[in-house]
Amino acid sequence: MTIEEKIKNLLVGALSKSQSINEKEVNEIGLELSRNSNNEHGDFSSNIALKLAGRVKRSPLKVAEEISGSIETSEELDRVEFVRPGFINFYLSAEKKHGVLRVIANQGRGFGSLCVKQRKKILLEFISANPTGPLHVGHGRHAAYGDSLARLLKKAGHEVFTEYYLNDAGRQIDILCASVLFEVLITEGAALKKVDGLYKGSYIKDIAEKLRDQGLEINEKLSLPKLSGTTDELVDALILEMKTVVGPDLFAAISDKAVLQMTELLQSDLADFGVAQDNFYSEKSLFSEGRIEDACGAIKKTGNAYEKDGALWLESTKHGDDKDRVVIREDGRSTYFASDIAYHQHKKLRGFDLLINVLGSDHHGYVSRLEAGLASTGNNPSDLEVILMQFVTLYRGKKKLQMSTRSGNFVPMRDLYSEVGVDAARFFYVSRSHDQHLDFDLELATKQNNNNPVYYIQYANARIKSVFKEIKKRGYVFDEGSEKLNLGKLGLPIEEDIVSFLGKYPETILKSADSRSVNKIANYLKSLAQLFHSYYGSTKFVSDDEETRNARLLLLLCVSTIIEDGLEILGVSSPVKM
RNA sequence: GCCCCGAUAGCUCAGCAGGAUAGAGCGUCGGAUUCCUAAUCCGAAGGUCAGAGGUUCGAAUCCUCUUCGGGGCACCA
Repeated sequence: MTIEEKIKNLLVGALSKSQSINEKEVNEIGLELSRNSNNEHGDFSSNIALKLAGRVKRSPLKVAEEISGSIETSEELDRVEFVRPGFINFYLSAEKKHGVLRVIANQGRGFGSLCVKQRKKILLEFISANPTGPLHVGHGRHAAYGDSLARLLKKAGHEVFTEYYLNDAGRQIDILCASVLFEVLITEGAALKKVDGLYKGSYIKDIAEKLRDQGLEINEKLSLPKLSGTTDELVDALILEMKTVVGPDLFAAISDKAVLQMTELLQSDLADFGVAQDNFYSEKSLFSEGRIEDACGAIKKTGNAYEKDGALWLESTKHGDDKDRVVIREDGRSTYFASDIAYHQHKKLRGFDLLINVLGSDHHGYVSRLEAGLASTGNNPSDLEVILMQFVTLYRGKKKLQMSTRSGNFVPMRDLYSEVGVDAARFFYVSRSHDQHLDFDLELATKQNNNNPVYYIQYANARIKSVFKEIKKRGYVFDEGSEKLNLGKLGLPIEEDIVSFLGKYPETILKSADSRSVNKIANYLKSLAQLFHSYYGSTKFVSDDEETRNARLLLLLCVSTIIEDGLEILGVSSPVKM
C-alpha cells in the first residue's frame, strides 16, 4: 500500500465516524488527496471538508475540524492539521518522508518506471517528411518530440514501436527524379532554362554527381519543348518529356536511387540528432504487397465506398468527415489518401492497440479523414490518436526566415544542431508544449549557450559527481546501500523540499506520459536543478560529521539518479564534468 | 463561412484532471568565491493572468461570447 492509499483509508475511516456526513455524498464528490511540493502545508492535503461544507450546511473549517479530529493516529504520520479555509493537512513522519530516498537508491533508474495503469502496445509515427529534401528545423521539432515521447511512454510502462512513413511513391518523387536528371543534363552541358517548381539545393547536385560517378550518362540529344502554363503543368510536362527521353525504366531506376540516397540523408540527419526510428515504412510497398487493393476491398465490404464520375469514393462523411473523399481517381491511379487507409489498416493488422501520429498542425483537417479511413476498414477509429504539433518559426535575430522546401530556402535541422549543439537543440525543442507555437531564434540559441537551461541541469549533475569525487579523494567511504544511514540528519527546509520533490517524480512521469507532454519532464528537471543549486550554495556536503555527511550524500545520489534518468528521456547527455 | 491552436512580468515562457501569497529565465539594480565546480547562489524592482459574462465555498485553470494573432479547409503529397 502506498502512503497515499494509507492516508486515504484514514480519511475514509474518519468520515465514516461522522454522524452528519454520509458515504454517498463523499462518493459523489470523490476523495482527492494532493501532494504538496512546499512543506508549508504539510506533505499531503485534502479538500474534502471544503467540498462537503455546502452539502452539510456547515462551515468548511468546522467540518475540517471534525474530520481531522477523528483521524486515527498512525506511525507514518507526524501530525494532522486543519486550517483555513478548510484544508486538512497531513505531515509525514521524518522516517516515512525520507524513506523515498532509500527507495530511489534501491531502484536506481527504475524509480518511476512502469507506473502506467494499463500497458499498451503503441505504434508511434512521427516526422514522415517526404524524402525530397533534407529535414529542416520544423522537422527537428517533430524528431525531438517524437523520440522523447517514445522514451517517455516506454518509461511509463508502454510497449512502443516507432516508425517513419516514407512517401517514396507519387508525384513528389517524380519531381525529385526530374530535378536530379535536370541537374545531370546541365552538368553535361545542355543549355536548359531554369524551371520553377523543381527542387534545388546542393543535395540535388550531390545526388546527380553520385549518379554520374556510378556511370549514368544521357546521350540522347534532349531539347525540351517550349513549355507554357502554370508551374505545375510545366513540371508535369517536363516529367513526361524526361520519361520519354530516358525511358520509363531508367527513369524509375534513377528514382529509386534518388530516394535511396535521400533516405540515407534523412537517416543520418536523424542519427546524429540521437533519433533512430525502429522502422521506415515504404509507401511503395503498399502497392507491391497489394495493400491498396486490400484496403479498397475492405472499404467496399464494410459498405463505405461508392463509385461516382468513374472514381471510387470513400463515404467518409459517415464517420465525421466534412465531405466524401476520392480513393481511386477517374484514371485508375490511387490517391494519397488510399495509401493512408492501407497504411493504417496495416498498422492495426500488425497488432498495435494504439496508433499515435505526430502531425504538423496544418494537417488537422486530415484527422477526421484518417479516422474515417480506419473505421471504414473495420477498425475502431478511437485507436488512432493524433498529436498536432504547432509550427516552429525560425528567426535569425529579428529577421523571420521563410521556410519552403521547394524553394530551397530553409534551414536544415543539421545546421541548427551543429550550431547550438544536440543537447541544447533537443532540450529547447521539447521545453515548449507541442501545441504551442515555437519561436526559435538561432542567434539567441547560439548566444544563449551559457544561459540555456539544459546546461543548468547538466551542471547540477556534474557538481554532484564532483562532490563524490571529492569524497573519494578525502578517503571517506559512502555506502549507499547501508540501512544504517541516519536520514533523520536531513532536517533543513531545503532538504525537506528536495526530498518531497523527488517523491513527485513517478507522478510526473505518469502525468507527462498520459498527457503526451514531454515538456513537463523538462520543467521538472529545471525545478529540481534549481532546488539543488540552492542547496549547494547554502550547505556543505563534505561535512566532518559522518552521519550528516552520508545522509546528504544519499540525497545527492538520488538527485543525480533522477536528473540522469530525466535527461535521458529528453535525449540529452549527462556529462560528469563541465 | 467552417475547423484547430494561442493571448500570463519590459522580453521568452512555466503553471491549466479548479485550491491556500500567480512562478522562472533573460534584462535592470544590489550583494556572495580563505569552503565540495561562479555554466552557481542570495536579495530588490516588475502582474487588471487579453476583455466581458457564467459555474463554484474557491477560477490563470472549466463553460459561453467578444477582440487580437498563427494555421487549415484538393481526383496535391
